[in-house]
Amino acid sequence: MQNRIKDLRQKHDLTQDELAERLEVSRQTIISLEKGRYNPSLILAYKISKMFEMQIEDVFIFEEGNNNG
Amino acid sequence: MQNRIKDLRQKHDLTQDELAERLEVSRQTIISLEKGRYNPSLILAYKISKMFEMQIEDVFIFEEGNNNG
DNA sequence: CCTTTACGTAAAGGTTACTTTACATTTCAT
DNA sequence: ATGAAATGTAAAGTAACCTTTACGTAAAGG
Repeated sequence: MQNRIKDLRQKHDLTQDELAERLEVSRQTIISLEKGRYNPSLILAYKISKMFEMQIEDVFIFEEGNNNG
Repeated sequence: MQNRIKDLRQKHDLTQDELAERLEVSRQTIISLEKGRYNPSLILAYKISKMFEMQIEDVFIFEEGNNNG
């Protein structure tokens, strides 16, 4: 499972630390997420997507090629 | 966090057992989910939504009143 | 009554998300 | 070179997801 967190974070001019604070998670969580090290909880995925004003399926990519048909 | 799993499952004429098998999780997981006992992983939330051909935000309701627009 | 099917609870255990702390590297500025 | 800001890794601990097993209830049918 891939995600666009790093890309979106940079486009919004946020550091990992800032994003972590806004999401109320640790910086490690952001790092691990950006590195694709795990499958977040739905609530965290939702908070991230909401922060970037996007749908969950547009931030997290589950399958190659298509996810939002 | 609320969700429409029970409603959707019944509309698709599935038992908890059948849904659990299709999702490759235990029946307990379905029961707990339907009862709102926890916050699933993103991947499970995705699989559930996909099974009902819906967006995650249309199956899981995060805030009262509005979630999609 | 007895069995089967579907739904529900409870509790113990494994796995993994997430935290916390510590330390290393790179980049930017002085 | 020195210092601060940003990113990264590693490791140990806590919290939560999810499984497994066991048991209880209610409805449908023989």
